[in-house]
Amino acid sequence: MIHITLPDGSVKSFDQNVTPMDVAKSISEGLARNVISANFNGSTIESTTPLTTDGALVLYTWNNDEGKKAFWHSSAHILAQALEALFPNIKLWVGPAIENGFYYDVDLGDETISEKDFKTIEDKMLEIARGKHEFNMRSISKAEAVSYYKGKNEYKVDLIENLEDGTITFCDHSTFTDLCRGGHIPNTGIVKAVKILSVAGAYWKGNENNKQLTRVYGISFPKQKELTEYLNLLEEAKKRDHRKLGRELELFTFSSKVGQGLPLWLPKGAALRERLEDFLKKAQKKAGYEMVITPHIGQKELYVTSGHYAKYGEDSFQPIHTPKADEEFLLKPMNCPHHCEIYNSSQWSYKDLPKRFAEFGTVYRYEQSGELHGLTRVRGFTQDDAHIFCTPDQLDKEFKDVIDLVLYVFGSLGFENFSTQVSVRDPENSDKYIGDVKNWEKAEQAIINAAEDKNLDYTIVTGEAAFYGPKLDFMVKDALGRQWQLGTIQVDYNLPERFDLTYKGSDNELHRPVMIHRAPFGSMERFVAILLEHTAGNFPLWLMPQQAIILSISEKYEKYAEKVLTLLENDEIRALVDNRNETVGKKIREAEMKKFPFMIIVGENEAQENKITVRQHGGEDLGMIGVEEFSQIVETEINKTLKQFK
RNA sequence: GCCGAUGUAGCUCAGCUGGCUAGAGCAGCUGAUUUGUAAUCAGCAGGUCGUGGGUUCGAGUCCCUCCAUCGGCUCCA
Repeated sequence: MIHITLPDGSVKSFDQNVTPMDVAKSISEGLARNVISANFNGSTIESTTPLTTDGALVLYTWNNDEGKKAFWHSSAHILAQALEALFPNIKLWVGPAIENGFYYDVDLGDETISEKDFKTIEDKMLEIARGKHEFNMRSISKAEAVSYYKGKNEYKVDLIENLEDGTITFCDHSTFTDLCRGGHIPNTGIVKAVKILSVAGAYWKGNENNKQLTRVYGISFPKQKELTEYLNLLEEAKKRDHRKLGRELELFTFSSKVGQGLPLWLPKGAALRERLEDFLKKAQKKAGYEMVITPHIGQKELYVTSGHYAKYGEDSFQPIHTPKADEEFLLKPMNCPHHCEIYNSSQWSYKDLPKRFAEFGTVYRYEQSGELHGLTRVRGFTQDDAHIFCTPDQLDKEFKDVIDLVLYVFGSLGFENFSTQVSVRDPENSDKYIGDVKNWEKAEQAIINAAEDKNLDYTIVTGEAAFYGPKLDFMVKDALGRQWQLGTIQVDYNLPERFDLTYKGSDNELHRPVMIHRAPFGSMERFVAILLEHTAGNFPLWLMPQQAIILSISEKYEKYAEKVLTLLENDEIRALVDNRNETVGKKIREAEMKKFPFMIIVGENEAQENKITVRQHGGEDLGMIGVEEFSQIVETEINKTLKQFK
């Protein structure tokens, strides 16, 4: 007899070699039908793996992330089998589950897969699935595993050679065998719907010097209906694409004549951006920042000093030449070196610190053409940058204050679903970073302490640090679930060293300040893009370029409409009049599509009673009310999201 | 930069296996209509089919180059 502890704390006794599936059956038949895989004492196992000792068992179904993972990972096996059948010379690499679906990386030799082949692949996968083939794991020695793939698949051989003998398992289903760690569905039959989503190139082991393999992306579901729903969701997400909304709402555009990745802000977009800047400037003023302004170029020497040139020079920095042969300038890719020189323009005592220099600084970076993406990844953008120069003692408090500022910014814009990540260096890749190890350790610890203190739910990501220091990033997802870094706070001991920044301590000796780089928005471009996708263009009322539109029933009421407009303007409500010779229905339709938060209808009734009729975006009717009452409603609505900082 | 795909009017899209002056809806303009909560009616105008080259009697359609865009990879100060 063995004792199995279930997640609810109950303990059940079973004969030895009971399987998770048997345990599920002992609970209910319904559960047994839905069990996908399981976890025993912390490691993922199959639903058919016999249990030999006492332990804690968790059963996974489609409703758990782990269950989905097993489902999609198993689907990747089916995909691989289908691909093998369709492309006999194929070599498989790996096929994991991802957040939405799965992929398999394969080497197709001379052949290619394109969208035309998707249907054939899907049909083949479904044919395999219908065979209800069981997944069976078996242990295999390293030597046997190598000899299985030797001469046929150098990728798998490489993978096996890095594994420890005794831990290697193969997974079989139907006629297909794959090297695999486990975590599968009981049989292929529960996969009822599959969709191949895309093909892409992916470098072997993620290294661009390696051969590029073909990555086939797909998704699968236990029910056809769920696939349909997922595809609808993707369609809906496309409607929130900031590139589409940006055009529709006339916020920004691109021109191939100006160049790739160089956004042009239209009047409405510029107004929106200005509002965001004013909002942050106000909060920063309260937080003790001072605005500075620096030029868009700097001498090459500046970036040699900062270390940026050595790190990125050849690839991304194209020098600007002047009539003087030996003179070279660079477009600034960041503001920090300029701000260091501002710090250096005077002498500081510990009593003067911290100094907080802020600038909406426009920078230019030559991103690879394939990396550009709407407003989220561009070649010219404006950072809401600031650099804080402080004593080592002040670092902790300054860092936490910046976290407060970022949280204030996110709160005012309705970002609730963000995650935070502490990006630290990868100790095994130390040539990627500058500065000494002790300072890195200090800086990393300072960030983790601050994140802990502020109760941030953070994850630590190795190897994601900036080359000059670790950072705390605020990540937000776009409409399609892709993660983007918005706010960032970085600790830097290196630039103060390189620019020989000093302050006079209470001991009358010179000391080195610590520097914090920070940008709550990250960049105006990316922030507006993600904000668009989150709100679908329905920004918080305080941010809306136009808060209300006055729709006259007919041109006869133009005078009254103008009068209402004046009253609203007196109450600092941004509004405009639509007095065209069109039907009210049409005016409302257009105002809805342009996302006006309030539509104010004025006609004979309103003019007589000196009131307005208000319709909210989405259709809610607020009835006929006075202008003062409307102003109150607007103010209340604004105060819901826009609070004072501190 | 690499892999795959796309590019027809301001926008969304038709245009089958190459065959007369390239179509539609919306937007725009003109006129009529003076309108009460998501499209009033009629008319007009608008395109060297992303660019350059090639194949052909003939190219929006087939092939190649380049450009831009989209989905990934790599990168991301």
